[in-house]
Amino acid sequence: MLRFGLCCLFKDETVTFRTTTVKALSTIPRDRQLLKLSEICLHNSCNLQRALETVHRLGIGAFRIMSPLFPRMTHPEAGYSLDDLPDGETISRVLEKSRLFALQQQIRLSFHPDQFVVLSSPHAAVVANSIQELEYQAMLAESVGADVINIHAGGVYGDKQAALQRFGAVYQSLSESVRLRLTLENDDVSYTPEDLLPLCEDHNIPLVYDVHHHRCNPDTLAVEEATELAAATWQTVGREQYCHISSPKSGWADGNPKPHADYIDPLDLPDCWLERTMTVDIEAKAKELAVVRLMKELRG
DNA sequence: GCATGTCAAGTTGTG
DNA sequence: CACAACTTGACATGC
Repeated sequence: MLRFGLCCLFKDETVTFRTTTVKALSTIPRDRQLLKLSEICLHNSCNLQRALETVHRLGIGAFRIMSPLFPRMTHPEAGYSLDDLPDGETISRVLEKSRLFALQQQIRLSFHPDQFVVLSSPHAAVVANSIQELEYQAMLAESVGADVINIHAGGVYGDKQAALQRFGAVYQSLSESVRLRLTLENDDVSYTPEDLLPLCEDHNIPLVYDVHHHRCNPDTLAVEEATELAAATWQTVGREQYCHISSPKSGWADGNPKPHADYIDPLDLPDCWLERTMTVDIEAKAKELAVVRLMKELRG
């Protein structure tokens, strides 16, 4: 069975997530900062719970949680821990409620740290910040029961193999909480499935296969082959395969196919996926409307 | 009220 | 060399 996933946000539903900036925080004293952050984190925790209830109602089987659920938590100046927040205990209870709900309703949860998390960087400070961010997301993942923290391999710096080597070395140094969840995804600029598979196999890192990125940044593998080889990296660790799909905003014919369309063209969904058991995140601008429409089209 | 510029972080590719 | 694209809104500011 295919299980479809929604990424982070809703279009028509009333679920919202708040944030704040370091700049805004820097104008108020620490106690008011923590009060403000507490309100935002509580709001976001409650809306995570509402998000899970909503995807369950819509028949959606997976949800990607936005990285800044607790905004600026790892920032060197503005950073904080839940213990620092007036509503810290309430927030923890809400997260636990969400964990149980997701478990009960079998909603698979994931995280996707953004482009600033780069384990292959030659700059020690960049790697250190990336690790800190991964530790933060692993802490969150643990409290809500998310099994995937998915990242890209990062930059090339003129030598792909050297960069992948650095990635491997840093990977070995990560905490178990991060390593149990970390996955690698092929991107649309630098690293193809073929580039990543050896690294994945060496370290037992599951490969999240993004077929849209593969079509924008191809290698010698056909979609069917890449799907199979990626599936094997999940079988090794005894977990359900994870894939991503999107459709190009302005078609495949001309211009740049990378920007995402509002909805998924069912023709872009590989035929060889249909009979498989896996999670497929829908990366489409119309958010839950796109997931619901695709599921309806496949049934009809 | 509403419009608009801004927001922690990295890397690549384009103009 | 500067800047947009990744992905994307929500916030803060200013009219």
